Order: sequence, then C-alpha cells, then structure tokens
Amino acid sequence: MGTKYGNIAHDLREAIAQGEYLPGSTLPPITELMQRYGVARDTVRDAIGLLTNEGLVIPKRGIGTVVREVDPVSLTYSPSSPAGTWQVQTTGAGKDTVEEAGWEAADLDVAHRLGIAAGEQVVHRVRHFVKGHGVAQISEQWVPKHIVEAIKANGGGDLADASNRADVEKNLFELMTEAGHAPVNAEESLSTRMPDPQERDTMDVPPGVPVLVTRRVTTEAGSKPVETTTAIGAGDRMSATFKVPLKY
Amino acid sequence: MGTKYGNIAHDLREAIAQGEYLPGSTLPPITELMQRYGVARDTVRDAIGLLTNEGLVIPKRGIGTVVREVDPVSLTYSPSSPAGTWQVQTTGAGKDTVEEAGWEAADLDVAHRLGIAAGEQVVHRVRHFVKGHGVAQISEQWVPKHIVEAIKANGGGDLADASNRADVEKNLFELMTEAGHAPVNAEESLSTRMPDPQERDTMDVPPGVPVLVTRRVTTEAGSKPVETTTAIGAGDRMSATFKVPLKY
DNA sequence: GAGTGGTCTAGACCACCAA
DNA sequence: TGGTGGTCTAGACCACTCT
Repeated sequence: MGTKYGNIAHDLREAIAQGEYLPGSTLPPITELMQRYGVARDTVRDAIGLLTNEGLVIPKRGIGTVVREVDPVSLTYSPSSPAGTWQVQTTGAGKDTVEEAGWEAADLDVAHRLGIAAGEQVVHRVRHFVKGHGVAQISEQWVPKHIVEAIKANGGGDLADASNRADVEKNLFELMTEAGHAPVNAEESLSTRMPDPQERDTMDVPPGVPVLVTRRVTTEAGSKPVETTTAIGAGDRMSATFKVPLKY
Repeated sequence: MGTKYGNIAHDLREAIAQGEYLPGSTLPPITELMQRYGVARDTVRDAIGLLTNEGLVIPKRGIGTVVREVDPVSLTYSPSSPAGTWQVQTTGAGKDTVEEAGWEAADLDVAHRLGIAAGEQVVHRVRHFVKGHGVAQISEQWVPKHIVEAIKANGGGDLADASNRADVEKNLFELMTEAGHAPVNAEESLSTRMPDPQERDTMDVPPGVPVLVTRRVTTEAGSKPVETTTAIGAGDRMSATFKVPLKY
C-alpha cells in the first residue's frame, strides 16, 4: 500500500474516468469520504488536493468538489485555422484590448531577440485577449525604435500610445508593410509552465491549469527583427495551431 | 491579511525571485520556518505546497526544499520544424525508441483525424524520446491501413512490427514518399495540461511541471491524411519551435 | 440554518539522506 | 545518528453557498 490519500485519490480518479462523476457534478463531501475510508479530514483533503493539482477537479466552498469540464482542445476540429499562423486559436470569438503602451529601455532578453543593444529604447505594448468572461491571453510586445518611427512617419499612428488601436484593428503587420518593413518570417517557440500568482489572478486560471508560453521573433527581409512578442495563455482556454508545409 | 500560508509563500517567492535562495540550494527547513513565523508545521507545509505546485521548488526528504533550476534555452529542441519533424536528432539531443507497434481499431478521435470510419484497422505505434535523464516525450502515432500496406509493398518494412525501426532510422515520411504517398502538409495543434500519474511516472516529471501536448495530422496531396500523432512532452525538458513564412 | 470546503493547531510517527 | 521532509490524527473555528 502506498499512502492513504494516494489510494483515495486513485479511487476518485478512476471513478471520474469511468463516468461515475460527470463534469459539472460534485464528488462526495469530505465528511462522507472521511467515514467511507475511516480517515481524518486532512487525509481526504490531501487526496482532493492531488486531483486539484492534476486539473481534474475544483473544490468550491459551499458547493462541493466540482469535476472539471472536459478539455476544450478536443473541440478544435473546426474548419481551418485563420490566415497567419501566428494567430492564436481559441474556442470562440474574442477581443484584443491594449492595456499599456509606451517607451522603455530594452532588457537583455528583448535586446537579444531584437538584435539591438540592451538599454536601447523600444515600444512596449501589453495587450489582453479577452474571451467570454475573462482574459485568455496576456501578450507583451516590443517594437524597435526605427520601426515605430517608420510607421509614424507613414501615417500609421503612434504605437507608444495605448489609446491608438490602429495596430489592433488594422493589423500591425500591415502597417509595417506599408511603412516599408514587410515581415517575411516569424519564429515561434512554445513552452509551458505553471502560472505565477499575478498571471493566475489576471486570467482567473483555476488551480491545476498551466499556461502556454509563446515567444516570437518576427523578421523582415535580411533577417532583421521588426518585433518580438511573449504571450502567456491560459491552458484551459487556448491552443496554438500551425500549418506546416513539408518537403519530401 | 490573507492566509498565513499564503503570506509565507509570498515571502519565500519574493526571496527566490530576489536571488536570496539560488537554484539548487535549499529553503530554510520547515522547523525553522515554524519558529520564524510562529505557526504550526502544516501551515509551513501548505506554503511550500503552493511553491511546489507553481514549479518553483521541489521538496526532498532528507535534503530540504530545493529551489528548481531554471530551464536553459539550450535544452530546447524542435520536434516540429518542417525539416526535422521525423528525423533522428543528429545533434546528440536525444534518442527515439519504439515501445509498441501493432494493429488496432481506430477510436472515434483517431478515426476523425484520419478521415476514416471508427473501428477501421490502423497501425498504432508508441515511441519514447529519451533525452538526458529519461523520457522527455511520449509519442503515439496512428497510420491508416492503406498507407501501411503501400509501404510494405514498396519494401519499406512492416510498421506493425515494433522491432522494425526503418521508419525511425530512415524517416517514415521518406518511406511514404517512396510508396507514392508523399506528405505535403502537417497541421499541428499545441496545448498544455497537467500530466496524469502514468505520464508523470514514465517521464519522471516533478510536481508543478505541466506537459506540452502536440496533436498533428499529416496529409498528402488532396488533403488525405497519411498519419496522425499525439505527443506528450515534459514541460521542463522541451519546447516546440516553428518557423513560419508570412505573406504581407 | 444546514452543509460545504478552507485554515490552523499540536502532536505523533515514518521514510529518507548525509556524515 | 541527527536532520530533513512525508503522512496522519482529532479537533477547532472560519468563510462561503444555498434554501
């Protein structure tokens, strides 16, 4: 025998998998599980804690331990992904909001990604992708000075102004193209980790749900970077889809 | 004030961020934290539990609560770049092993992805990508019957035989091409979630580390699927990189 | 008010690791 | 052997949700 709470968690996990407890319904109350297994309250809570951290259930005060809805990713059988593979695919329509915008000095990481020196001025834009009742993705974008100035000179507006939503409504990449800096390539790197408390708060991520981290560098002709982005997406509300041409 | 354990976790989190506790070193012992904050043992453990689930620390019996190493960028590899999707990593990054192979009836999900009827026979191949200290990715692949037979008729070997590593050493996509079913497109969908106990065991994933889920459908001319794959990768040992050509 | 989960205590014993 | 974290108990009180 392993641990008591491990065994209890195993039983509950199996029961959920067998459909004994359907998504949206609740597990037996702690008190009942205490009696059924003849253990103390904290032992049951440890078991539920395991399931919570696996993303299977969400305990709710006054309600019960609710079984989570099934992975929404299984719904992504939809027609075809939107043009531009850098777009994020979610299970529904969403809206972009610009939270912040302004000049700042590039840190080491951003400078490296943009191929500039650390400390050089860049425009930093923070956007939220709102879907349904909450933020599904936090996006931080950095644009080098000469690109910002080129767009401004071309009548594309000031990217350092948060109230300027031109890049959102018209697509920043189009503005770059019109300004003579057409992006031709994007390299995206995806990874995953658990959210920090701030991210968990902003996106209202339940316990047991990780985030999808996307780091992108977009380049124009000559492999010169025109922007770089780091996006943090709630793992229960989004996935990223890529269409890749193969050469064989 | 929030909760006691929440405050303690906050303090420790800040301290780690400030570099007071370096990766690889340990936090103060539970007993010391009990005295410092004047709380019970379980309260300290609750605080450490939070940090553990955030992937910041890993408690080790007899050792202490160890601060986790940050993932170096050099540890990432690109399982999904157009040229390297199925090629053996020649950079010494890792090694592919075939764990299982055989015929089975396609379930609803696989059938849908392959554009066939549920219950039709497909070859199911399970592979492990071994890297560093253990399995970094579990890969499940399904190939429709007519493709398997075409490869076999063309002298490419039997994909249903686990000891047949032709597809690994020579690249399955090349075998398909030689057999008249050249793959021309792949659509990959990436998402993330927490690992189940079996995955955690197989890949030796520490607590607080999610997995990266890659679902791919590869198609030949006419958008006919030639294979589909679901890969589960340990979030602390891999990332996926895509290079995407843009049209603006 | 009744029932749910959340926090916290004080103490006990066990399992693991290093010196 | 001494110190570390892991498990478990019995009980208390708090916070929240629903009827």
